[in-house]
Amino acid sequence: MSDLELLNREQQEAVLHVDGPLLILAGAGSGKTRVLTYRIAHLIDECGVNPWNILAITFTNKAAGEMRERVDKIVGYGSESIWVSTFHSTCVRILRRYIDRLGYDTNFTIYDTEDQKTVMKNVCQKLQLDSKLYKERMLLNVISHAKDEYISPNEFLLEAKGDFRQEKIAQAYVEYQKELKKNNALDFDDLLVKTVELFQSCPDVLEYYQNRFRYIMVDEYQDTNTVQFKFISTLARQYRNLCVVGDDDQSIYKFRGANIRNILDFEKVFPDAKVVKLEQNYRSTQNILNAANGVIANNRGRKEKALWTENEQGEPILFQQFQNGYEEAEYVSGEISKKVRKGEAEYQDFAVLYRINAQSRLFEEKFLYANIPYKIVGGVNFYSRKEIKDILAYLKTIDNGKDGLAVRRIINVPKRGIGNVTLAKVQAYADSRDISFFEALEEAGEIPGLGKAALKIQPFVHLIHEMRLSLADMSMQDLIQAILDKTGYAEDLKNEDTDESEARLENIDEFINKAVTYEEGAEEPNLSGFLEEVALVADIDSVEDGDNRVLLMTLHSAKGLEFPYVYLAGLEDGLFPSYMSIAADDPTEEIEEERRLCYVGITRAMKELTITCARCRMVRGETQYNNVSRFVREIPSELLARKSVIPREPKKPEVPQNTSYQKAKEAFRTKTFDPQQFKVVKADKLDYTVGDQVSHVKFGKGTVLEITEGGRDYEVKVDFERFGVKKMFASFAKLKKV
DNA sequence: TTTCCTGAATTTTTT
DNA sequence: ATTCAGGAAA
Repeated sequence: MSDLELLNREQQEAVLHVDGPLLILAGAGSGKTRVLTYRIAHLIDECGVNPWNILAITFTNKAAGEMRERVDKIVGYGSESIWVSTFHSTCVRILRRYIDRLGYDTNFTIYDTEDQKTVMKNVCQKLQLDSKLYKERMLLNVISHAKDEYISPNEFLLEAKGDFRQEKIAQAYVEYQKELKKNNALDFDDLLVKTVELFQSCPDVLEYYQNRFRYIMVDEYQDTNTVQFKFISTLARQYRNLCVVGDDDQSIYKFRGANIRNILDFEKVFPDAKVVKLEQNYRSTQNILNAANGVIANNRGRKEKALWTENEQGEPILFQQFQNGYEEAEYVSGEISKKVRKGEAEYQDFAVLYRINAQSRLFEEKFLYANIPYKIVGGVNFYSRKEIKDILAYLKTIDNGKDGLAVRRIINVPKRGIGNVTLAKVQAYADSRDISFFEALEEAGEIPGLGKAALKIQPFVHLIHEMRLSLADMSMQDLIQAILDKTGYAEDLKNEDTDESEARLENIDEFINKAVTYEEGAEEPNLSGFLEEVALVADIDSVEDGDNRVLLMTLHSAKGLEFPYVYLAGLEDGLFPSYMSIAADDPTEEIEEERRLCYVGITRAMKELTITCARCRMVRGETQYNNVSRFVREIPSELLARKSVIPREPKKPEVPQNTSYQKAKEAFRTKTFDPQQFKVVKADKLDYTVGDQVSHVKFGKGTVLEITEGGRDYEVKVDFERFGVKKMFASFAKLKKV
């Protein structure tokens, strides 16, 4: 049962508005998720709305999962039939059912950025475009933008008439789409575009979904782009029960096509819209909030908003400048260790936020050194690693024969002696017959000029056929294992026997785990479903609560999260705001976007905010000298506690042993007393025992002296050849048996 | 056909 | 600094 007493007046107002368009302007930390969940509960429990008729769209799968969980708790029953998901998954679900109306197969594949680039490369070759003048990335960017704005290749072509360069780009767009269709593939943007196309060309489909989704809610509305707006406004046209929640000050995805006008002009598009402002912040201290307000006040053209809080004043914002990035990272790791050691906080209470992923490296190094458990969000996506992409390509080939890209990726992996020359002949044959690449391979014997290469192709084709046949009575795990065994992929990696190949094998194991998890969790597990899930995960989705680690991530990833202690690192002009924004054609606008990003960062903090920067920093192998970020100057100075730069005495090359030991012990103790421990699963088994030789990322080789079983994790004592005896948590240390 | 080497480009942020 | 692509040699 929902209890409206727990909400403030504005929140109640938003919850109680049931019919007609509703815009909720929700400042940072004003409880918008709470309002959304209560509103859903209210619709179901009080207004008799069928949960089946509710669609809630969030930005990430993680947010969707959390919302479902929270709704589950307060809704009497039926919450499982509410459709809660991201824009992209929603569209995929619709397209899997109806995309055949647009001439695609319903088992289409989804191309990631790398796949897109490969396709574009082929397109450029075909059109004989000079890759110096027309860079693939640039072309893809332009096309992506066109799609964000729902501009079709033909419209683009019309627009481009008369401009030679634009016409070339338009041709590339046309050709690119053709290529995708031939492969029965969609890129990320297509998911939205094709769904809207579907709605426009098939009134019966649209009507079905309009009737189904009578109540639509959209979170993070400030970050929607034009197609996304088209999608939801088309769906909502019938019943007009559209509720959007957002904060124009947190719009940070312009580069991805987000159209801030969607939120600013909502009342123009829906003149009868009710507008509710949530201005009370429940998250941060007075000081943090004032700092955020001070910064964002420098932006023009915002919606009028005054964020306030009843929370206490809190600590001043700590600001500190260091000589270089090293010292900055060392300071942060030191502070975190200190706080945890004192028992003031746990690791999971901290987040380190930065502008670009590359900044994570220094922190990682220092954290490893200080034995601080951490998790880096983002960076190289797990699913874009070579070995994972290879296996995925096999799976895609088995699942969707039309995806020529996947086939071409793996036809010679592992080596089968099939090279470019052969591939070109097969491709030419496929093109002339208008069949897919794989179909051409099946007829390899008929292809003129192939000679004995055809004999090399046959076993591969045979293998895929075999897999397809046994697909029905194999689990996902068996299937992947079969691929690894029958192709000799795993064998090759084992024989290679380097650190790198070992890491790859580990990644593959991890991948199998994910497949198993999928199979256990999904309602109707199948190969296409798995591939789809893999294609649509965001980095942030893998972050779980109750994992006691410091989180490191970009400011973009941090949107929607909160932490008691936040470190905002690298506040330097040129890094944040980025050099790109300062040097842009229209710096004002770009810097305003960076400022919003800064606002997002500051408002993540609940109790304490520390801002750091470095005088000089290595960028692309060159040392750069940067000034303190302009954003720091925008924080009212009375809120700032500036610390002077502490000159560092030359560091001993080694952390004193007992310190790190005590740290580990201390942390261990706090964990043991944590009642949450019972929820946490300990690493099931260690693959090394006492006496084994192991290696550690930072400390190198060593011998296991002792393994103690703790409540939450194993504690392992290792004698390292170069660093002496250290004690560490097994799940964190990631020791590898040598 | 593969491997090894050199030169060039790359880094903003992501579903 | 590191990765990646293209070209030459094996």
